[in-house]
Amino acid sequence: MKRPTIIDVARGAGVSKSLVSLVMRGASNVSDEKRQRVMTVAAQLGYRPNAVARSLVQRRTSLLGVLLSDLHNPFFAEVIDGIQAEAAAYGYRTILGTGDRVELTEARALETMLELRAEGLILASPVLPMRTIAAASRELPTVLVARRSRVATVDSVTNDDVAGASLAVAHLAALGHERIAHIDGGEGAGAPERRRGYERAMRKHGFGARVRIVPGSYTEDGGRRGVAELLSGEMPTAIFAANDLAAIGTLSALAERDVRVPEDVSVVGYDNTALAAVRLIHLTTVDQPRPEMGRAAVTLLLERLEGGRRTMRNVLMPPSLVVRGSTAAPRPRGSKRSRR
Amino acid sequence: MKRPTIIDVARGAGVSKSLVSLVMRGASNVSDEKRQRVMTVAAQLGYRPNAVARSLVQRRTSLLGVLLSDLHNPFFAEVIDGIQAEAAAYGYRTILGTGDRVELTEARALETMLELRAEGLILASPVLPMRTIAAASRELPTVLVARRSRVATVDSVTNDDVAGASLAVAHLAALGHERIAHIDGGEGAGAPERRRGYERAMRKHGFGARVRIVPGSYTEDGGRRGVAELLSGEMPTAIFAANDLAAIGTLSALAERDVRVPEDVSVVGYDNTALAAVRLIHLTTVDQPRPEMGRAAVTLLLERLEGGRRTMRNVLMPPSLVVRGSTAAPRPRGSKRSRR
DNA sequence: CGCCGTTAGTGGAACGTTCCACAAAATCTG
DNA sequence: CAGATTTTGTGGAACGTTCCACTAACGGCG
Repeated sequence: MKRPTIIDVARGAGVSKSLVSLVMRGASNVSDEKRQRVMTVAAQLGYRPNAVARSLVQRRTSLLGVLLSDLHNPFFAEVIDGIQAEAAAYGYRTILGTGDRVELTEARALETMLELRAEGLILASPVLPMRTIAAASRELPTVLVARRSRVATVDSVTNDDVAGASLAVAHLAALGHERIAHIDGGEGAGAPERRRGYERAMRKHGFGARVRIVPGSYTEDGGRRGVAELLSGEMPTAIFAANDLAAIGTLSALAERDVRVPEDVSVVGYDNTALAAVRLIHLTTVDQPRPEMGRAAVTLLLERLEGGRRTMRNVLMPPSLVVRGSTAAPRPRGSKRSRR
Repeated sequence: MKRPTIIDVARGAGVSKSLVSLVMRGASNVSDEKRQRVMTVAAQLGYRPNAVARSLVQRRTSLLGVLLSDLHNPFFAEVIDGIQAEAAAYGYRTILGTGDRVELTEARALETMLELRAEGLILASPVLPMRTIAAASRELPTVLVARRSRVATVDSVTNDDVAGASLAVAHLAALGHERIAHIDGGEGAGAPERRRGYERAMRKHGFGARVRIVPGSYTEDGGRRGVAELLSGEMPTAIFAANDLAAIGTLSALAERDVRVPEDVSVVGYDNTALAAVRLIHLTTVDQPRPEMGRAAVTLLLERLEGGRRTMRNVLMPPSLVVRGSTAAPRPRGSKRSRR
């Protein structure tokens, strides 16, 4: 039950293989009669062009390799939506690989893509060392998503974490909050920028003296620990957590202590994950334009691939605020904190 | 800056291309001296075998195509973990495609995999019509994950929804619940089986007369609507929702009505998504062995690919119960329901 | 020392396409 | 209606590997 080749079709239709090739690719200058004949024979035989052979002779695969550090992070699902849409629009296909945040696994996935002769590479928040990435970028255009590039051959698309943090602080300030604390994200990607953005915004609103940062991480537990730490001092009226997961940890730690949200304390997260939208959580948070980031990544690739660009570009996407139920105006000064 | 080929390496090392090929594939009968020479030249040139050319001549790609209906569903992330681990163990690589639950997009992704000459196909909960799937299965081994197959050429791996529903009911019954209602999943995959399992288990525990099923769906809103419906009759002491999302909708609808969980009502979900584990939600739920399902899918493929099996196999994986905080013994009969 | 069996290495065919230069047929042009 | 031009179609080379049949070299053995 061998697969039919272009030769089988040619024989069946009584034409040359070149003509079949032409028909399959939708060339214009072939007579309707032969086109018909080829098409019917192809359908009969169940012929399907062999992309492997085509890639070999054309010396191009039209394949974009997308390496995900971690499929479990829903963040990337939407980035990929954007990548696929844009890639398809330009006639590229994408192949996905994952690395589970393990360097060796990622390296193997990367190797696979190079052997498969992907024409461009999108690395979404990889744990791979920059050395490896730089090496890959010498073979094919490479763009980093959600990780900043410092190498001239590697582009990047990130969200403007500083601006996002400002958005969060500005929202809280507009509601009337002054004692706004930040539970930071430790070593997490973008965490230092978010911290910096928080500090800067606090100063800009004249709350420079109120800056209060407690250590945390991009996990539920990070949020919980942050709350524990905050309780050791004067409780703020609002908390800006480094990401949604930490914000949810914050929420649950507050609930355990009978602190009401948003009545007693307002909470803002970052990332706008699906979690944040769940009614039970209903978290005000900063959204990253994920599909647009995916599209931008493809655009950067195409600029190098087809436009011949050779200089580095780091695209910074503007985040936006999504207001839900976890933020409100602070209780008027001196009003009793009620327990439920 | 053309990519070096095997010929370039051969020339550089002063050997034949066949020898280079042998070395690259780690053949045993080649002298240490030449092996060394070839290796160094290859490294110098940055030579990397071209998988495209290799696939063409070998007439095999060692590629398994994995089509995800929807990347956003974290369920699949773990299935893929299993798939990749198992595939790698047997020397196969996986390429992922997604279809966003849109038939046309899925069909295109499928087409890509066929043209790329993937050797086996794993379709995770596709929306593709069975006709299309059956057609693909005539070209290469095909297995469905989380969707039952009724075609002899297509295998499947599903979780035993009937057993899972039984688990949920048994857990609640063991806690002392008798008035256990079910919010169903409508047309969702596995929903009819879960409903059936619920009914069967209720009868088995002698609660046949207490069976109460209200229509819902696999969404938060489905759960909310279910609760609204349940309120129109006598409130049950426990609710088994068709999946986690519906359970979370149930939770939030109950919270809005000041019904406490688990004190007043116990709630059980299905799927054990990441959502269920969030402290704030802390849902008792039925877990599907996702990575094992992925591994099983690969095994089924390999049985056909390398073992020559030609008969259909439908693998049914046993679910398990994960007890968290949303279930407890019912209030003793007649005790006042307290408001908080 | 001649023969044999093994080991190390080679050259060319093959994989299924596209590309290119060219040929044949059809159409136009004056 | 002859020549020029366009349209339609063709055969063979090429893509970068692996596979296969084969040879050369080498050591062992009687």
